[in-house]
Amino acid sequence: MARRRQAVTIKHVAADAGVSLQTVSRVINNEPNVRPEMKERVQASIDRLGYVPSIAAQRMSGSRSYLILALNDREKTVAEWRSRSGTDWVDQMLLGGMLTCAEHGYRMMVELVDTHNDHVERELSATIAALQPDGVILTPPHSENRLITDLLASKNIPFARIGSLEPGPGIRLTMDDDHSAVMATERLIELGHKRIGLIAGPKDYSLSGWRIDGWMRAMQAAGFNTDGLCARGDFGFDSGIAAARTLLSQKDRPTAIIASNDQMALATLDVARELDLAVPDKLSLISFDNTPIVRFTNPPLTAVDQPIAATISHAVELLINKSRKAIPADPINIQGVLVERASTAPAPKANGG
Amino acid sequence: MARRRQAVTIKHVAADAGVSLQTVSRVINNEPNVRPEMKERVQASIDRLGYVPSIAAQRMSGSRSYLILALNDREKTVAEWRSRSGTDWVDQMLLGGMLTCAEHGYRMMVELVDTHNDHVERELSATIAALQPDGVILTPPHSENRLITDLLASKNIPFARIGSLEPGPGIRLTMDDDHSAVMATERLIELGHKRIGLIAGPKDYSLSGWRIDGWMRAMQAAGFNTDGLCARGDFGFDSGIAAARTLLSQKDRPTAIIASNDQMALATLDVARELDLAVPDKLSLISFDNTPIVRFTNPPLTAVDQPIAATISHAVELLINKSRKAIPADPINIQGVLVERASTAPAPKANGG
DNA sequence: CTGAAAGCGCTAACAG
DNA sequence: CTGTTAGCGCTTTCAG
Repeated sequence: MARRRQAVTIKHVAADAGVSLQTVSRVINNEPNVRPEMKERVQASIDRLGYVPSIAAQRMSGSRSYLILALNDREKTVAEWRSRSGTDWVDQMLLGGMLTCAEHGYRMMVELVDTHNDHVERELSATIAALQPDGVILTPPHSENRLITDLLASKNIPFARIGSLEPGPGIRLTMDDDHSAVMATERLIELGHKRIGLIAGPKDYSLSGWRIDGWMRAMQAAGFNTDGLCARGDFGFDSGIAAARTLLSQKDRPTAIIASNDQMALATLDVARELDLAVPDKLSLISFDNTPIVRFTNPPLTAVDQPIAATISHAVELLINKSRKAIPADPINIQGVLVERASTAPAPKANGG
Repeated sequence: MARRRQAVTIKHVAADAGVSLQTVSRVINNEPNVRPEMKERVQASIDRLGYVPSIAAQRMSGSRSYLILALNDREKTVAEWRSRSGTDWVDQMLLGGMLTCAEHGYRMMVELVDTHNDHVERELSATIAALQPDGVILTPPHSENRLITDLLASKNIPFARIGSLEPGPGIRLTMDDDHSAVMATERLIELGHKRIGLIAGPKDYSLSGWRIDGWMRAMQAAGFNTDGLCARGDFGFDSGIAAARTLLSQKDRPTAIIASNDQMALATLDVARELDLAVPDKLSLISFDNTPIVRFTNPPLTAVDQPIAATISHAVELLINKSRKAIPADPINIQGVLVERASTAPAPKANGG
């Protein structure tokens, strides 16, 4: 294949405009110290020649790479893609991330990294050496992986930690899971439910704990007991089956359940059917995530929408600006909303179905 | 922000191994003319120092960028993401594309481009100048946009056209839509259906036509009439409603319908409910795409699975090898499979329901 | 088979 | 405010 070289370079523009390379460079980078008329002349040449700076060359000479890297857990992501589970986490990341990047002349690139791998550091170092991103977005469980955060910090690369409140370097953003759990719980209480169960997520996700906290606080504020009403899952369907069975096979079983993600809510739906518990008449169900599939289940699920796109978009903005401005020290919380569908209803009158 | 420079460069490796830069470069690129023992010594230094070549520098000096660009239609993609419609086309592209790229040390980057825009050329030129990809993957409707294919051809950038059989430059790959349509039609014929309707896709997608062809051939082979059994949609839900109504409001209405994508199948399901036509007892339904949501509809839909991941993966392989080997002149067809679920059943005995 | 020299396109640092 | 001078890290010549 013929060697492809830049068609029109800064040299051509400089020659065309009759100025030095440096002046052109200044115009490209919107730097001060260029007379308006100069700037205009250069810009005209740029437009006429259709010049676009080579990112490779810019990166080479120590400037920005205009690249934001979004790191996702390889195993989990690939498994979800393969099973076509309907999780649109990556799509929402792209929606928020790509578009916001584009507004600033940046690009977003998705990378998959194994968290549970002793090579994380080597793997990530290699990616960074090869790509030289200007910023990195860490999603759970990477957000709290010290190996990763320390590496990034030591290399002086700005990064955002989604879904983490742990102190340490990096910009912290959450989707306010605590508040979301409170919101879901309070809505159920409003509907007259007293025994509200929670299927929590795995412990290695901080947000699992925050959701428990929110649920528990709302329950206690209403004066309700929470004993035996919290079961753990791992965000997988099978774990949801087990957790739902645990909760629903009790004598004084819950009349409502909040599942920490859609897959576990789906599982709960199956268990309810198995136990002949009509949803929502006998059992109300609220899910987290609000992925596309929950509109098609039977009944469609009431769910807490996770503002993934908005959160990633915000992270990108901060990362890009960070080179210029200060780092926000406090975590940023982006709140989700509760989308009501047909899986929630007033609590059944008697509990002895 | 401090200027980040490559931590360990080819120089360090050369010094460490006691050889020239050039030799290291040869080892990195797996070039001939290096004595095995030399190669080994250099490789040892590379491993010890954890050296990874800077892609920017490689690209700069006229080598590859190790980047494959996947171009999707902006408007459609963003709309699908925003509406959270459950289409996992992009995810499947990433699944096939990213993983295969990774195997070869490449990366895949998704870009959104407006087809229906007079700036396509400028927009795309800019992207190419900035990114310098080693290959481009075009998805419909870009695959048949002459502005785009000509531009790529003129810049001498290898590219793949997914879902296009039109002659011209670029590697052509399809998911064998004709065969898929035949498969779906024959299955319905096997089930005793004689009046099988088709909701076709829009004309600006070649594959819409191929699906019509396959359906028509299968129908004719069985000796069935196709008059009034084909309605057009635009892949959108609303257009599916209209098309389904057209087909189902006839006197001698079809007992089975094949919809050219999931959204239109969903619409057909709604229309059937509206007309009190039980699926699959009164009406069988087969969909194209097999996106995650069709497992959750009521009933779950029988669907033709589109091997997106496999197709993109194949495209990537060809693109990467193209720099070395020959271009496949003939189109490559990757066949999908029919996934049977609960929306298909034997044709009803009498048609006067 | 190996090495030295000459850039790739751009920006930083320093002069004017 | 503008231009000049050095590189960035790597690969391509072209000599040994």
